[in-house]
This record gives sequence, C-alpha cells and structure tokens, in this order.
Amino acid sequence: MLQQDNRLKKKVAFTATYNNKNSKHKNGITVYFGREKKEDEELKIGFVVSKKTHKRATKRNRLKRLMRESCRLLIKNGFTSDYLSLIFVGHESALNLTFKEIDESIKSLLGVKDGGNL
RNA sequence: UUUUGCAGCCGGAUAAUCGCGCUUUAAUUAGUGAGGAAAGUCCGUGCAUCCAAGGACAGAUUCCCGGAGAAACUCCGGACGGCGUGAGCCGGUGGAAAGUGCCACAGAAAUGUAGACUGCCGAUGGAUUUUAUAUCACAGGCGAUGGUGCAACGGUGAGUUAAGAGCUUCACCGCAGAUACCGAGAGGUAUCGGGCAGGUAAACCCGAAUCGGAUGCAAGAUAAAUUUGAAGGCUAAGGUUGUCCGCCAUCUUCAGACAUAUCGCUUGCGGCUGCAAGUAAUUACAGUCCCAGACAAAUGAUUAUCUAAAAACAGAACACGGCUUAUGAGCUGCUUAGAAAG
RNA sequence: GCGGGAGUAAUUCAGUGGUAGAAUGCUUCCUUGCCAAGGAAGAUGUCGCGAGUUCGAGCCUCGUCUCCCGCU
Repeated sequence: MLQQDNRLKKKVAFTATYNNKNSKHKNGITVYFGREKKEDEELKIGFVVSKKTHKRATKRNRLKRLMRESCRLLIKNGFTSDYLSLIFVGHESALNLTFKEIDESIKSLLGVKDGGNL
C-alpha cells in the first residue's frame, strides 16, 4: 500500500485521467497518464483490476498488490513523473506473472532504466 | 498386508530487511490485523426505517414420532422404506374410500365393480323330436382364455361347477381393518373375521399446523451545503399487503439530481478452560480473555533454513445460527471385507 | 453487500409430461451464357451440468455452473 499522499482516490480524478487518452501497454498491464503536473502537486497513482479480468477476488488482489509493491519501491528510490496521475490496469495475461516480471514491465512502461536507483 | 466406512485434526513454520490498515504514544514508540468455508445467497434471526383501528377473500410455508434450539429447507435420537456381502449410507415419509384431471403407442378393455370383440358353457328356460339321448351361440350364464402394456381389478395351487369365479370352500402369501399385548410415540408382535374400489398429490386439490407487512447498513441518524422541475386552493399525487372495503397525512407542499464529514461499526444468543446433567443434540455453573473494522478499500515483496514442495480451495465490508458447494499433502481414533501366517 | 431474470440447431426464438419444431443461414441439385432471385431435396441438438419424482422429463422438484440486469 502506498502512502496516503500518493493515492488516487476520487472518482472524478479517475475519469479525468481516462479522458486524457494517453496510454501505454506491455505484458497485460496498461498505464493511463493524466495531465502534466505543477510544481507543488503530489504524484497520484491508482490501481485497477476489473471483475471481468478474473472472477476470484484473491487473484485480482494479488495482481494489485504486486503492482503496488513495484511502484512503492520506485517512489522510495526517488522516482518522480511529469504527470499528475497514473492508473495501472491489470489484464488477464498478467495474472500469473511473478513479481520480477511485473516489476520489469512497469519500469519499462515508465521509462525507468534498469537498476532503478536514481 | 490389501481394502471399506465413519468421526476428527491441520490449513505452512522460523528469522531478517523494506512496507500497509486500526488503536495508542512526546516519539515508527507499543500492540494488533481474514476463513474453514470469509464463497453461493438457499433458509432463519437480531438490528434499523416507514406503515399498520382493523375485516373479508386470496396467499405463503411446513408435513412419520420424541427431544434440542431464539428460529430454520436446522440439529440429535428413534420408526418405516430403499441400497450395500458388511461396517454403514440415502429418503420433501399426511390423505388416492371427498371431488376433478392425466395414463402416449399397443391392447377387447386404462376406472365404471367394465367387458363391444375373440372365447368357454348349453346345467336352467325355449325350439327340433313320440319320449329319453342328442342337436341349435335361441334366450341366457361366465369372466378361466387373448403374441398388449409400467400397470389388467389381490397372487399361486387345489376343490367345487354345465362352464366358471374370493366363491362368508381350503392351504400358503400380500394389502387394509378390528381386538389383545409391548412401547412415551411413530410403530411392532399375535389372533380374529373374511374386507380386496389400479397408478399419479415433486397434477389440481383435501386435511392439520404456522405466518403483521414492506425495505435492507447502499437500512438509517446527526451536521453543514449546492441545484432542477411540478402543482393546487381541498384537488392532484402519495402511503397503507395481492384485491376490495376502510384508514392515514398536509399548506406551502410534493417529486427528484449532485455531493461531504461523523455516527451506525463491533462486547456478542462471544471465545477458551474446568466441572456437572443427558445415549446425544444441548443446557446449567465457575473462572478467564477482548480477538480486523476498511471506504479506489489494509496481510505484500525480497532473502535464508525446514518439509516431497518458495502448498489446495480461496479474501471480512452490520452481526449471528444453519444448509449447500470448492479444497493439496498428511496425521489420529474406531471399523468392514478379503488373503496369508501363527 | 442486497434484489431480479435467462440458458433449446451456426444465429434469433417457439414448444400442454408421450417421436424436439419454425425462420434465417449452410450443403447438393434444377433453372441461367454467368450471378442474384425462384424451385426441389438434405444435414445440423449431451434441450448448460448433476441427482430425484414418474411407466416415461426440454417441461415437475432439489443442487450446481455460466451469463445478463437493477440499486451505488
């Protein structure tokens, strides 16, 4: 779980990010980018795995936790983005991946170089 | 040793680092943090709001007996029936003699103590004949016979008879009834008389028992806000059980839309231990403990060691009692059948 | 979390407990110089799945799976 400041919560913020129509995809994970942020604003990140992806709550929760853990480690190592908000959407093909595979694909989606320690 | 059935347990462990929810603290200080099914939502409760003077009809649910339980399509013990060599397992198990419907095809006939047809008989009556014998499907008697069907009006064998038949004739058996005994009861056993009018009620129905209704924590309470539309002067619209009657409330009211915080929210028909009653379900008493409470929603990641192995089904959202379904590997107790040896 | 509905041919749907049907599509043939239209014939079903009641279930009862919808 991320810290409170970095969570994307409001429904309005989610729809605004989706409507920006700026997205990338890799290994069953899609990232939506929000608008560019101003200097005094915090980065907000949300995670979505739809009920249509898989029926069982445990498998959906597992994918969300793995994506969260990857982002947490990135932020801890000093990662910042030019965008105000990010949404990660997990799809069916990503359900059975390990943490390392998800970590690598998220890093490449965000343009972080291997190693990660900035 | 192979194997069967039943009951129960477990549901990864330990350490380090980086993290999250809630409570707490001066302080990342300290504490605590998913299940046996948290699931399906199939039953039943609590709790909350609104309505309810009520009445009639309709409706819903249950269905062997006794007990437990707040209640239940619940549990325990028994009865009966079915399955299994057996331990054991399964069962929505009142009534078909209140009435109605249905029973395709086949078959003479599918419910009405029936029988057109195929048949059997010609005792009795009649005809032919002098009479008897004999002949005649003439009246009449009969329901044994019929390549059917899930099912043919109790079954099998003998007697009786003209031919025949449960025919108050017999033997054995089946179903139902009465009486006696046993049992708390469902029911069981024996005897008697001689009743025998298919099946289907998970078809309508009949009987008995039970039932305030609607909405579900997205219930609802409090606080502070934004905004749209409509209507009238006792009318429209609304609520009240499915219908009808009846009833309720109001002058500024009614119908919405958007959206925030706090409460509801976890101490409860609670858990654990001991002891007592009971075949058991369960109950009584004593001691002790406080054990998730989120709201884009907390349990994860990495490393090392252990085990056959970086385990199966699977994630709380107001709570509880059941039921049903999913579930890896293994362990414990009792137990069935077979084989071999002593 | 709570409530409601559906599942039958490739598709859209009918179907009183008694031999599973219609339309469209598909295949073959006829017609035409060729195609379309038209005509004739034919194939295609685990009635979502598993039990039960019944002589006999697509239909009745129970369980289960999948899909859809509403409240936010």
